[in-house]
Amino acid sequence: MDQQIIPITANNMRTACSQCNLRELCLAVGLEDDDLHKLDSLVARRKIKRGQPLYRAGDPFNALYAIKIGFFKTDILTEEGLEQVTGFQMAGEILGLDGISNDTHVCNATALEDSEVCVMPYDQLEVLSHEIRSLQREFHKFMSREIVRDQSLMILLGSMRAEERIAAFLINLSQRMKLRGYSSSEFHLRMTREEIGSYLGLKLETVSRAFSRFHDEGLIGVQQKHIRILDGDGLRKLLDHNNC
Amino acid sequence: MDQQIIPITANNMRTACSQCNLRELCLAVGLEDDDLHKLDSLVARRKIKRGQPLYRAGDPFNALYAIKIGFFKTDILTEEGLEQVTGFQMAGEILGLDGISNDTHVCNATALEDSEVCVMPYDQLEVLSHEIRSLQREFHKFMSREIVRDQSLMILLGSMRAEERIAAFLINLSQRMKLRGYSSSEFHLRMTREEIGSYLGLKLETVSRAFSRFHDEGLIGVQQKHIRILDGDGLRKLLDHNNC
DNA sequence: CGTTTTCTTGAGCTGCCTCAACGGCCGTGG
DNA sequence: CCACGGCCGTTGAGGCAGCTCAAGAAAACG
Repeated sequence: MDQQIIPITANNMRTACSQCNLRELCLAVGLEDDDLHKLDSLVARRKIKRGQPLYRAGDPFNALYAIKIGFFKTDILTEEGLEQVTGFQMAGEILGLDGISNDTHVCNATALEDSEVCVMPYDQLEVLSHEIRSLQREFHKFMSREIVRDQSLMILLGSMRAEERIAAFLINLSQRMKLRGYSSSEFHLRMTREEIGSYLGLKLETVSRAFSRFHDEGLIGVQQKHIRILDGDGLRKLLDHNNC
Repeated sequence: MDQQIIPITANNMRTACSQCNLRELCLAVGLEDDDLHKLDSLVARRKIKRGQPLYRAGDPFNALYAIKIGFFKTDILTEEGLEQVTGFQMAGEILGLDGISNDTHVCNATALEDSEVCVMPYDQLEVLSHEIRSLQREFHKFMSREIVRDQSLMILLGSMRAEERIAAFLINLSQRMKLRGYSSSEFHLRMTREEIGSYLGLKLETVSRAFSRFHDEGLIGVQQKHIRILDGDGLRKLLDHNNC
């Protein structure tokens, strides 16, 4: 492993939490300047090349990771050896929360493009969140939000049909892009059809067909991994309408 | 609402955390006597009759609940008005973690039998977990465990066939019963076939048919809600075998 | 430039859903 | 005590959404 570790020091200070443009999305939400600097002091940076793992299932857990740049997937290998994608994560989101329960990571986290994460050693984070009330609070909210997110996915998997799932997936991606200041109507998928299918409980052919269908109906533009949302309301209508 | 609130005082001390037989399953894991008593002081008890809600989606969040006696389900009403069950909870398990993210409960929690919970006001719990290191740690583990649990369900919903899901469901219930000192081979389902189906992403008829099939194959005994596991290994084999 | 991966599309199959009918259990009230 | 109605569970028959298998085209990559 030749991954680069960059401690945060005076000469790369502009990459520290206190200067980070993702401050408001990340664990640092609402911290005072003083506290931000304390957080800075425990964060290191690490670059992950596309296709490389940030951690693997079974690895000892010792840090959480905030995505600074890039895009990740998390997945689990089932006993039968097939991969199930459990999530896609983008800048500002936290990876590794599943590891706390057993001091061991239960899933693999893999970069889907060249990425960079902020490494937050968990024992230090615990100490610091012990010191800083609003950090503790924010940390709890992050975990809770993860639980809520997983439950939405359970609803999707448990009660939606294929095209609804895919519409929901596109809308969700679009919203998260917007939140980060990117275009919400035009973006590049970092994952394959197969990974989308795995995430949504569908086969890759079904994903491909749904994209083609949406394309034919003028809802989206599709060119391989490049997606344009042409009729967001139309997509949203698919969710309410089909299932009543 | 005529639900009974019982503060814990000297005269019902044997129901306090320090005396609770679920201590090792609950948030109180690993606390020293001193700390246990601190936890006692913030816990109140509340009884919930069968069919009654502990909380509803949209209710303001202000406490977590540890189940002392009984059995609950959590569910969400989708926009189209259909109920999706997100979990079944039994003694020692914690309800309400989803509420932390937005200070609002996102799901309904309903008693499936006459039950009793320990009410832990969240702001007080935060203060106390600030004081007691091992409580903070245990709390984080509980949240993380919830995330891991949700992810297993995602795998179940995303990649298993109907009979595998139901086998997994029965095995899971059986293990949790065992952990609580009940028989792992014979128990009473507190939920309907429809609720099981909703939880597993199946229709109630499919659940019923799978039970009948398992029954015919000698894997389980079924008499309405009374279940006997006759061949646990056979059930487990269904999981590995079918999907390879 | 060749190799590999990814995507698309078609045709046929099947597991689960839908719709429907019936039987058992339980609480309520006569 | 029995009669009744409402809920819950079981079972059957038929249909369809999404899976499987297959082949070919288009990108991506070294």
